[in-house]
Amino acid sequence: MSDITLPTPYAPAAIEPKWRDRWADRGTNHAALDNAARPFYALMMFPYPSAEGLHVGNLFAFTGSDISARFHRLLGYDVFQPLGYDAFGIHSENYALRIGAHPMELTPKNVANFQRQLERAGLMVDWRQKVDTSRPEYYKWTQWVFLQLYRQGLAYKKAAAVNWCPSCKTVLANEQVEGGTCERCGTAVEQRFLEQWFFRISAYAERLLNNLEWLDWSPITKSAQKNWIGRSEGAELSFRVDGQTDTVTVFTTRPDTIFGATYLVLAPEHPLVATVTTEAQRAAVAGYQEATKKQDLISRKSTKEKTGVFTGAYAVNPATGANIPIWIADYVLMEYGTGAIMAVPGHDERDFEFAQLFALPIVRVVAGPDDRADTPLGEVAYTDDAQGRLVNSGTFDGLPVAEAKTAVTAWLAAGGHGTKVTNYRLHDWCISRQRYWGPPIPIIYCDACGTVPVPESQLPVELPFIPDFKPDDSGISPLARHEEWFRVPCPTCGAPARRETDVSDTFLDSAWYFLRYPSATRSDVAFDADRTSRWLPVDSYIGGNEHAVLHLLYSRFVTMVMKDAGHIDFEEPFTRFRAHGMIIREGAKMSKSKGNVINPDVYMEEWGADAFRMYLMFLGPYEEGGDFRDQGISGVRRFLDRLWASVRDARADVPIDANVVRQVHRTIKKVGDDTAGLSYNTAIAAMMECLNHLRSGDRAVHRAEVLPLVQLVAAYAPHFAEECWEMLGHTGSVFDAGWPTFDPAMLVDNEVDLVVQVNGKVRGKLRLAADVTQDAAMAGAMADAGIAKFVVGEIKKVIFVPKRLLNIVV
RNA sequence: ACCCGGAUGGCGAAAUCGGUAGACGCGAGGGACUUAAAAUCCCUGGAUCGCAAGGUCGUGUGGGUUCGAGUCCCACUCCGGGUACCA
Repeated sequence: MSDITLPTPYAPAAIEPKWRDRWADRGTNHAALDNAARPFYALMMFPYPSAEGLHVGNLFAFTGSDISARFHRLLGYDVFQPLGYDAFGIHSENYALRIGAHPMELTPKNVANFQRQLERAGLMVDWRQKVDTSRPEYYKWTQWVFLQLYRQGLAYKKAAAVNWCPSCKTVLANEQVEGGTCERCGTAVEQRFLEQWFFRISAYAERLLNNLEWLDWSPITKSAQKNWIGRSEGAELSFRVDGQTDTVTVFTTRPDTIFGATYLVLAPEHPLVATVTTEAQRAAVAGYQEATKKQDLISRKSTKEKTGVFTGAYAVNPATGANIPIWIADYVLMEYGTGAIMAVPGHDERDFEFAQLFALPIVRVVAGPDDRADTPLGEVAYTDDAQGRLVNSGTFDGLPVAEAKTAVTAWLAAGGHGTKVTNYRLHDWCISRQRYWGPPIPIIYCDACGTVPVPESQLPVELPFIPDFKPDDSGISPLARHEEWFRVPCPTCGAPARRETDVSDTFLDSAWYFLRYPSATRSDVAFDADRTSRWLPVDSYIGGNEHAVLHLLYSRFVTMVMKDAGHIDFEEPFTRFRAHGMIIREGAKMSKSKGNVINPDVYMEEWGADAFRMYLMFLGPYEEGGDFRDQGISGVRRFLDRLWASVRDARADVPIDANVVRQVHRTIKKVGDDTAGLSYNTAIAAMMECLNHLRSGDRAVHRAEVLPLVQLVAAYAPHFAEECWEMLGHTGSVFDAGWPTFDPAMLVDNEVDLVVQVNGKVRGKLRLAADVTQDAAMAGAMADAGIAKFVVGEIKKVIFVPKRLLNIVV
């Protein structure tokens, strides 16, 4: 028998389960929730557990977040990294409808599958604190959150338009409407008015906007929120209706152009339409209103062709005293501003188009630098407010637009015609869903007592199991078909009463989940005061920018409300937020219809979870995403194989190479900096480069050379690093071993390659001492024949950048 | 239409401050070791002219600033994402 034993190869299939079991047994990933000294809350956006299973995009996001969490742990923080499932909502419900299953049975299966896949990825998640938004233990507190808003007067009910498919006989979310038709049957979608619950997020617009100033968030996310909140300063101006007592109030950001307002436009739904319309125009106006109502909300906003009808009425322009016609048109939206505008066709593109179509007068009241007061406007409106000056505007002639805005507003205000107003694009949050798969809104209607909130002691209002959860033609929730559920005694007077049958929006489930995690096992409170103050606000939140607006804005709003209600002492939930990029394949978004979806299981099986994690991080900058290629993964796997072999074969009785040690110290610095900045791809490249040095020429590797590399790779390839750490003779987890330190003295070079340019062109390189003087460098350059031959004629100038270059200009 | 990103070898990418463009990896070619293969190690690798030394060109396009531009400024093209009649 041979006494040669083959070296053990890296075998992820064996070591990955071994370490996952050990982590679970030892509670390695559990945070000390009640007594952590240096708490660090690392949060990632929780997934919707789809039936298709974990998407490679999910794993890309989670891995990046996990690396950041593990890195902080190595730096010495007590890291709490929870994860859970956003399991309620229309996605799950529609999928269940499509395959003829029930969401209450389907969801647990999907969650179990996700759980299996996620555990395999080796995330440092404290699974004790897992949440599932569709479980009564969780949504009891979602309902409690609703009640907190209700108590503060921030939840109210009003009639609002919804998309309605007359064929499917159901309410559709905006995302289910494609080009004005139902995504399922293709029927043209209409709008219906239904009583719905709203949250008064608009009251928080200013605060939501102002706090963006100091939040440490990805700039793209901040700008998306800023645009969404859409603050605009302007004025509300009143126009008296000629011959009537009514006045029309309009909102405008260009009060300076009032002398050019040649007509008014009301939204078709505007309440004044009924009173101002003349007898002669009544039929035309009613017809137009009817036609508008038939259109869905989306197509109304995307059709650019202007339409409208004259009401027959006139209003008085307070600046000019002229009578101007009042029209209705669907390009004016009831939900923004006052639902009415003053039209200034000379200086607004939409008004210009409308005025041309209906032959309404177009007047110039702003002139550009090259225009005179009587220069015709031509084919387009003049909208430049940076360079324009007023003309044809009485005493305001000559004023620049910015000054005129203030001056005109003050003048109109003095005459009782208007006030300065700030408007927001942000509208109140409609949380009602006439659907089944969500938390019932905890409200009871009593004929005697009116709207009664469900007492907290009676929470949760459990979602009943009903087989027929499909929405029907009534336009009200499926729960309304179940009398045994919705008929309840009034909590106040005991008389027969009815439950609210709408469920709340999925976005409410996710607007407070970060508050729940540390207290997930508590059944007596939504969130424990001590734990919350210890762990929140979240130190690092990582997620997709598709949630830049809704989820992140709603979470901020709910947090502010919780603070105002006295439940917490901070008002911003996420101190730091970073948006990751998207994984595409062959230049296209991954989707089932394109057949380019990656199943992570297959790759983890073939290459190991660690290699797969590392490959996802290596394929491009984390904050930009990248293109998934099958071949690329072999490179990181080879790196792990080689690092493995180096650890396995490392010795303590071979010389340590000073240059290798320098390289290791540089790599510690670079990987630390890059990991902190989420530059995972370059951190991995640096580790590869270092290993190449370490092994170059098949040299014997010293234990001390390779040991820090195991610590550096740990956040990226956790199972792998644990096994290597054990091979190096340690018994504890590598994640409790800390982050290696580097010696700053090791980072500086004594000698550098100085680039020598002549007239900006590289002509040579000199190996010189780092602190060489310009004169010495110059002497060195002139001594080099290859450089000197380009230095012909008089030397006009010499640029010397120490340690970098010498440029000789002749 | 508007607001954000982005465009660099055959491919994914790097270049943190205006200072050697292409690190690292994939794919490709060649070599060493091996009976052979795998693994490992070494070498080549933007284009073009040249036997070579070496030259010239080169970061989407066109201008500009600078001793020097992938990086800054102006104008534009294309691609991706978001918002969309917001007054």
